[in-house]
Amino acid sequence: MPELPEVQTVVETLRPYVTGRRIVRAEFHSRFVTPGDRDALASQVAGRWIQTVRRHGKFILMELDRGVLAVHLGMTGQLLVSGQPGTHTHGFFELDQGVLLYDDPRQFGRIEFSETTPSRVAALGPDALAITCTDFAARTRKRHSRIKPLLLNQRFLAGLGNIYVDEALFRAGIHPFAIASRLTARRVTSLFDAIGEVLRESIEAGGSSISDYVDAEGQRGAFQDSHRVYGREGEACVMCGAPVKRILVAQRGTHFCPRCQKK
DNA sequence: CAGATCACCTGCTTGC
DNA sequence: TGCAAGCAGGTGATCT
Repeated sequence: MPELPEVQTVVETLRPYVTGRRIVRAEFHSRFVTPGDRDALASQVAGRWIQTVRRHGKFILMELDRGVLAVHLGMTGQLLVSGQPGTHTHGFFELDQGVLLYDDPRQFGRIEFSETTPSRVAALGPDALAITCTDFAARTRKRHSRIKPLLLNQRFLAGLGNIYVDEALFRAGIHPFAIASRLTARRVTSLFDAIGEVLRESIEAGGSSISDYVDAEGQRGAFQDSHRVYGREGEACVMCGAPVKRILVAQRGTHFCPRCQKK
């Protein structure tokens, strides 16, 4: 589910409930979501205060009075500020006021505690909403790879996933197979603008809910109704009317308009 | 460095 | 109806 806009929406809805709260007790139940010693992890976070909640790329970072708790939602992870633990609840936090649940049917998400910045977060490229156009252009010029897999690469740029890459490339009129280093400066700028636009519009709509995604209060987003190519295979392109095509790029379903998007 | 393939999981949809 | 295959918003390891 979750790409930058969904994670940002979770962070924003989570903040008022957890900022300044103390973790009284924690439990972890999945050897996938929390690899390693789960009881040790529970002991490490118990008694700690949550000072701030922020985001880098798709990571939710809860800064504690000592250390940081990093949460990645994977494909189906949910952080919820209310509800009952169920079969897919793999993390449970009892706070001094309220609770925090981590649900994740597919268990591709991760919860990890670290004294400093977690290595997975340190390895990320600049956040897609924080990078400047100049920096984005400089990085893009250096890479001789297809633009779609490059934009999915979190070490290159952090935050985009399959939906927003397809949507940004459509808005910029760029084919997913276009070679990054060969894009004209003008097209790179237009791609930068398209990325910022689509991410901001989606955050404004509370993210995209295809099937699982909900924010920390359990509310679905609405941006799926504004997708122009993602999930619209065979439908008419909103710009030219040609049928939207779906192909595989880097093993990911890729939606684009063969008439509007050029290599 | 770039790309392909596979793997990690569950659950829903599709097609026979 | 039943069952297998295919698909899903993500990432990382390994091999060419």
